[in-house]
Amino acid sequence: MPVTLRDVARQAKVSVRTVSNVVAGYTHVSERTRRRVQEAIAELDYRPNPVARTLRTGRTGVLALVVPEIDVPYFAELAREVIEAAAEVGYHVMIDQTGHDHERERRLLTGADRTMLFDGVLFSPLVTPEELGQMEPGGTIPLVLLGEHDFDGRYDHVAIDNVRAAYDATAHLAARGRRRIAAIGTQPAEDYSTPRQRTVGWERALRDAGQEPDPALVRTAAHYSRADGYTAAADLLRLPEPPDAIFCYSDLLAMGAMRAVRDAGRGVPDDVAVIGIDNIDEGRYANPSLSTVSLDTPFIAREAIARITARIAEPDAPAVEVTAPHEVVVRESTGG
Amino acid sequence: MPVTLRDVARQAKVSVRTVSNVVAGYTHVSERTRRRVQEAIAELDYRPNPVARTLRTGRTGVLALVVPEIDVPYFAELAREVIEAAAEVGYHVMIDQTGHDHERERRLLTGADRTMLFDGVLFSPLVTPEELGQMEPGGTIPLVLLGEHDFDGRYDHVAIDNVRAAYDATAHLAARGRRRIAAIGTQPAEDYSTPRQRTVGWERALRDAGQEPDPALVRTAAHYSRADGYTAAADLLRLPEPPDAIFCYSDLLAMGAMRAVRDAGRGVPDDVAVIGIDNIDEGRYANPSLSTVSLDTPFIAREAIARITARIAEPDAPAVEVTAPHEVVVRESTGG
DNA sequence: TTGTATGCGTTATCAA
DNA sequence: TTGATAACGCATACAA
Repeated sequence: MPVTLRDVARQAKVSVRTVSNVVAGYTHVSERTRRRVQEAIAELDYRPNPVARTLRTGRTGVLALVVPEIDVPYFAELAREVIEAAAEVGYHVMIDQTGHDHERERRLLTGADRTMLFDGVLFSPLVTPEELGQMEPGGTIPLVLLGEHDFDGRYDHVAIDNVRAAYDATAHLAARGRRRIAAIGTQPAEDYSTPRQRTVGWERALRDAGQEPDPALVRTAAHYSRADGYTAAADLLRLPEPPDAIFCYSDLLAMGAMRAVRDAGRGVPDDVAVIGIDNIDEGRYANPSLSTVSLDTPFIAREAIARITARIAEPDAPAVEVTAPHEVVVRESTGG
Repeated sequence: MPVTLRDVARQAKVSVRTVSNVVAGYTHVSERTRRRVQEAIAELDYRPNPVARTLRTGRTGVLALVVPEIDVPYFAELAREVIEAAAEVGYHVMIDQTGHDHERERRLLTGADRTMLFDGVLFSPLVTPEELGQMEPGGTIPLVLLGEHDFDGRYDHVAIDNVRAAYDATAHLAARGRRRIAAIGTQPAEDYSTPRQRTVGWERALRDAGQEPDPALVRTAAHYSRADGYTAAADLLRLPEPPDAIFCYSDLLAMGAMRAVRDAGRGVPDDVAVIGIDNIDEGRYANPSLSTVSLDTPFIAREAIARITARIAEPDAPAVEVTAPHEVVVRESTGG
């Protein structure tokens, strides 16, 4: 038996219209009326029904954050920041996991599932921008992309300079005198753009350092997990000429890789240097501590919320792209 | 201009009632009518508006998962499982972080913020059950508690046997011959029950092993973070008679503690054995790998969803308490 | 089996 | 400044 506007109106002997005005903080209400209404609200413990409000206004106050897996530390840390930043501007956040499922990603994006359930979507995609472009994101729900870069400018976009980040990580290894620098994190299928860009950065840095990228030193990783990093690194170490350094496309891969190096009876960084990307807290406390490229998650979260609120306010404004800063964080795993 | 039931009805030349029946999968619809309606739906790309449906039915299809911090690996892993289990029964999950803020915890629980926004709440509380009892959880929103144990039976409850888990961890250290077993994870204020219970388990295990719990070997940790574990362990190691083993109330604390041991120039497990609770993936790959108590997150998630759906279906059924199984996982940090 | 009409609780339009 | 009332889109009681 919820208390409604009507109940409050009856109690305060005014119309629902007036109560609504008071609740909304509307200015044109006489002081006396306002007080009477507020007393009635308090007395009845009235709480506005957000669902009814949404039906009427078309706004839910909820944003969706779509990530592959919430328990990947990078995404968890990002989610935390996003939820906090959203709360500051009055939004709640619903988290959806795509779980590496293209079809699910498509459904979430087109909103086939949940029309009108959220006011905007923050989308950290696995698929290529091209594929995304074919998806015809649902109707016109405000959308901000996170993490991808080489996009055609149709959507708002908080980007990471993946090529540059990978370049910097690899260059750091080369500067430390490493000569056989492996890469872990390409994808089995060539349809993800983040790993492709990171591979480009790796290649460029090597060439700029006068080294030729060796395809035998590249390993795929389907899920950017510790387990995949372990497997890939273990494989690399069985080579006749094993690498003396490994650039991992994520810190999680790097954690697995470091473990594999130890299990192979070699040392990090003496035998094999390791560096990742993401700067997750785990790496700071690892043994040895993990060198990495820090991606400024707070910036990404803040900017994502700024973009989506702007987009919601002005659906037809031109798309904006911002790039999050990054920096190499040197720790023990590269002899730091 | 969204497509509504009425539009579909007009297109299919039937009433809205019939369209609604078809959408709901209602059986008493003639095959011919159904086909006509379905064609109209496809043609117009009709999508039911969940908000309107909610206003009408009073159900949102959304559950809230309330945790202290989503980027604590244990909660992230739990969230992942909860989201998946919820999806299987048609629920979406909204995550709220209380961030160690009692007031915020209270507000979320009483639903002062968001009446009617979700059908149920899965609540992993920091506060004591007693305090929770005084909170008068909002109206009668279905509520399932996660992780607490010594409750008065008013709420559904997926419990962890904290005393037993702590006992088992400590007993394992004692069985390995450790004689000065420290504990990290008590709280500055005595108002959280999980740490209190774990302290009880630690004490009991020591006494059963013929050792006297030494208060000088107990350290508080405000946030169960790596940083707090580090600080506490570093402090313990400066004692004139430092511990030869540390039981941490969470794996995250343990990760910090292990780092502190190394930074103090000592070794894990030779000088100091370390064990945690949670069995987060991070511990498996750590160096040394972390012994821990595994809490069966999938069980907790599955059971939480089962409890909340049952509660939603039958609000007045007696409260149910189930206890999640746990087991000690022995790895390198306690001598393998 | 299907159509008509009402109401969920709110905001917004139009008058007064 | 405030009141009466029509939507928002759906589900369902009641009729047919």
